[in-house]
Amino acid sequence: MARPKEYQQEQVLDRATECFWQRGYTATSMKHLEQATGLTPGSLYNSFGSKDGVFLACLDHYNDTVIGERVRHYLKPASHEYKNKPLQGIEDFILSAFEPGPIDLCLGCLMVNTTVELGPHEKAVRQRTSKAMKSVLQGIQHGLRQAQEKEQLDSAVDSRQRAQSISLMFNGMLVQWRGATDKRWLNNTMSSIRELLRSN
Amino acid sequence: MARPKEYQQEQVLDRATECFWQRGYTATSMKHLEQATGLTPGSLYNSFGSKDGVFLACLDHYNDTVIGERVRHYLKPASHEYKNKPLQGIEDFILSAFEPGPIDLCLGCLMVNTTVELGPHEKAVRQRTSKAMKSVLQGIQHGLRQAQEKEQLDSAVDSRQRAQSISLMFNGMLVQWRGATDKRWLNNTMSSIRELLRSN
DNA sequence: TGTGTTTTAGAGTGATCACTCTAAAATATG
DNA sequence: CATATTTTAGAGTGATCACTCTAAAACACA
Repeated sequence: MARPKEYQQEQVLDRATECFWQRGYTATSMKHLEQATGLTPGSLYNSFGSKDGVFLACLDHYNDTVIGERVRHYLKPASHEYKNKPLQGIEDFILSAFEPGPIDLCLGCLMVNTTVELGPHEKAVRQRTSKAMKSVLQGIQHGLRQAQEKEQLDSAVDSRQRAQSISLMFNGMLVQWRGATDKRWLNNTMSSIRELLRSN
Repeated sequence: MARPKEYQQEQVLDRATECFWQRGYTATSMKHLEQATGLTPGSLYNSFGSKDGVFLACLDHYNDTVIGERVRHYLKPASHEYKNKPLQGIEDFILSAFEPGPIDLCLGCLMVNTTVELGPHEKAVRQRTSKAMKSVLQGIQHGLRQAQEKEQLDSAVDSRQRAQSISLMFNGMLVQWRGATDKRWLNNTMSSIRELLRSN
């Protein structure tokens, strides 16, 4: 029928996402994306329509892979490793966001970064960022409820409220991390999280 | 001697700061700054040297006015209103960041926004953002210690650690606020802060 | 009023922005 | 092989980017 594509959508999205993750939406140019993905302008526009199109696809990709996988692995029941210690799951979920990535750079969270950079202006963006926030919040709440079922957490604790506190603190950590040069504070702040996980 | 300036540095900084606060560094163009301040390119470059120069001046201005004033008023001892209820001071300090400003827009905090947008790359920027974070953190810790002196807070509480938890949560709130369309969550999250302020 | 000094106005600079277009290249079909 | 269909390569588009420059304007002094 036709000439086949020379690239794999998955890889392209990975690389483009990394671009936006590092530099943010505005500071990322189409030239950056071309160089990172190895695609020519024609191919990029053929696939995604516009810079915004690439960006939205990256947000979805990030939601599906980075966030989705971490939520499933650390917070949701299918994960065997954490099935019997949901509180440890929450702790490791948070820690996993600060593990050194492929690049030696403080990337933080693409969704947090995007929320701050673009604010509430564009609806399509906001939908995706709030979807991400929601899935994290619900994942944490799910973990807390599991802990209550297993009597590892006082059942008097309002799991919804507590999840929000943890999630808020997590976002605060991601902000600090993004600007951090000294990484020693991580242990310090993690003990604050642990307090929230155990106390009533 | 010479022709006097037709503008006041203070006003110019106010307007320019508002620009960066709304749109962030990258998305703010010199044209935006010209229109907001009413200055011509020549005057802007004469005063600040470059876009970066304007930005750094705005960060300093923001530190001196917005943050400095709030810290002094709500958290530091000179403030009479809160002298005898430091915990209320902390609470109101946080609330004050979410009061509707001159524009009906979720601005969040310029320092948080900048930290997220620019990361740790530029030293001059990082110096200013971390100075701001530090002054807030120390202000909160100061409030907590005052509360302990007045026996309004259990003296067993590690004020440094607790201040960091609160500050972290505050930053998380600023992120959420920046992307929020629905403002109802504010009361909810404030009760999480209150928990952190009273509990041991 | 004349002179020296600084600020203003605003056109103009090359570079880069997101994006488009055309033609060659590459394959699945007949 | 011929044709239809799609993707590629990469030059080119006007708009906007940060920034510069020149000359007129506006004052403080003599």
